[in-house]
Order: sequence, then C-alpha cells, then structure tokens
Amino acid sequence: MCDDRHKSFIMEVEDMLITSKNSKNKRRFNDEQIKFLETMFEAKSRPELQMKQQLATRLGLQPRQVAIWFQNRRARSKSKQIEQEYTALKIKYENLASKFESSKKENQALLIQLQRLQQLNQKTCDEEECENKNCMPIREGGLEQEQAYEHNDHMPFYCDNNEKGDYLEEEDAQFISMGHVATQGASSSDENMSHFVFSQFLEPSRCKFECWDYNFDNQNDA
DNA sequence: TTGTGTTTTATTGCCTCC
DNA sequence: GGAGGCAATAAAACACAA
Repeated sequence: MCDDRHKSFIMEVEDMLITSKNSKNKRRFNDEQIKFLETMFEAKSRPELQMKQQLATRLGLQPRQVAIWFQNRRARSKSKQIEQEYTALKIKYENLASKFESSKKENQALLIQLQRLQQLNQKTCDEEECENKNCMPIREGGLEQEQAYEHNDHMPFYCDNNEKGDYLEEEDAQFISMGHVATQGASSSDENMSHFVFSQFLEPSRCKFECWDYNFDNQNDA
C-alpha cells in the first residue's frame, strides 16, 4: 500500500520535473521549421503518423511537437475562417439593412401619396356625387384615425353611385384598409406591400368610381 | 525598463472512431 | 480500450508603447 503511494508520488514528481524541463526549454520554432511546416500544412492539414515522424526527423523536433503544431495550426486556421465568415456576414447584413431602410422610406412616401389620392377622391365624391346617399363608410385619415374609427359611426363616406351599382364592395374596403395595415406594419415586406397597394389598388380595372377616374385624369393632366 | 497585450508552444480533459 | 482530434487553457516568448 505504502509502496504504491510512494511509486505514485515519484511518478508525479518525475512528471513535474519533465514538465519543468520542457517549459524551461520551450523555444519557438525557427523560420525554416515554420516555413516547412506551413508548406506541409497547405498540402495536408491532418498528416498521418508516419508523415509526422518524417517531418520531426527532418526538422529536428519530437513527433509530439509536430503533432501539437498541426493541432494548433488547425485551430488557428479555423478561428481565422470563422472571423472571415463573420466579416462577410456582417457586410451582407449591413447591405440588407441599408436596402431595408431605403425601401422603408420609399414605402412611407408612397403611402403618403396614397392618402393624398384618397383624400382627393373623397373630396371629389363629396362635391359631385354623394349628396347624402347610401354611401359605404371606409377608413381614411391616416394612422392616428384608425383607433378613433374603430367603433363609431362617424366615418367619412365615399360615394356609392347606387343607381349604377357602383357600391364600394367589402373586398374593396378591405383592400383600401390594407394601406393602413401597410403603414402600421413596418416590416421587411414594406417594399412588397407598397408595390402591392399601388399596383393593385390604383389599377384602373379595379376602380369602380367615376370620381376615381376623374382624379386620375386630373393627376395626369397636372 | 517595464507593464501589458498578443502570439506561439504545450497540457489537460473530453469525445469519437475503429 | 487505445489513438487521435478538438476546445479550453496555461505558460513562455515576443512586440510595443510609455
């Protein structure tokens, strides 16, 4: 029992002495050794045992040192690669963020334009066609009005042209309200949304109102 | 010269594969 | 179970500003 402890102690001391000796002799590899190791690494980053031994002999190093050098070299290579990937991703992200910001601005400008057109349309309808007929309410007035209109009956009216069957149908009302949804939801799809609103909402085929055409004509004339 | 940060060599412990 | 790889870390060597 005591013998075992004694042997174990001696082995520990020997290890410490070896470690101490190694630490004392710790020297950086010279330029030639590094150059050769780098060349080998380029060819093969995970050399086999035999190759490590040959390298060690050629460079006057221990095979263990060569093995450790390759291990550390792989670690450096990996961290460098991660760093490069991070940089590339960062650049991509910055480009995307920049595009997003410009799309957001463009979308806001288009929505303002949409609101103006809606107001113009409403005004024309009020003046020329509505005259307290059965008009269908739709939401307008921008974001700040959205909550206020939520539960009351005092919404502005668009013309109905009831006699001609030109009701503002539910589908259209939903469609128009999407402009507000787009305004509220400043998301990555803003660009698509603004395109959607303008390409479809303002598309002549969807417009069932004479006043709508009228406004377009006026806009075009101006 | 010295304190401090970085790089390089080496160790340790854990994991996977055969 | 042993060999080898990897991540984390220690420690020596080195670089450099003050």
